[in-house]
Amino acid sequence: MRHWLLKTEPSSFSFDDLWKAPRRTTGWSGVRNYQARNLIRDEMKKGDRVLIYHSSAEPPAVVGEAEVVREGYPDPTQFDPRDDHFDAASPRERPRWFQVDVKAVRKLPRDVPISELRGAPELSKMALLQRGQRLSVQPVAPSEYAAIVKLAEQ
DNA sequence: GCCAACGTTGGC
DNA sequence: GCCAACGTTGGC
Repeated sequence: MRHWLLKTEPSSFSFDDLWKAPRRTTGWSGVRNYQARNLIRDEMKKGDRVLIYHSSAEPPAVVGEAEVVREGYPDPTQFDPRDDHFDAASPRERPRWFQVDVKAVRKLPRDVPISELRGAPELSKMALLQRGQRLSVQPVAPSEYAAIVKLAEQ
């Protein structure tokens, strides 16, 4: 089982939105970066654990846990001309963008803000904390995942 | 294939 | 709102 971090801007889709969704599950649509796409399409597996991170929030923070409940399949929003993530250049027979289904597991007992992540020595190698790192889908080491959950439980 | 211009991300 | 860093686009 692998571990991941998914970024979302809570002003457009928050962990609470995921929690309130039918079966607490949603298709993680709208990812339009090839590196992230490859992770979604090829690497994320059913049962993998996911940290949900609120970016462009005050403060930016890890706020919840989720799990992958369906592996990569074509993101339907790429074919919807009315959707913000419509991609006219993506052929239906060979879709460019993929999504997984993610199910909320629990809201963390306490949000862990990025300032606190930066202060934890065991997290110093986390992709999220590296300068210029913008990837919205990131692998997380099991030890990092555990350290963040521990911080949230303090 | 290079690379300048442009657009986006996202913390601060 | 600023702006550094990065990804994408498109002319050549």
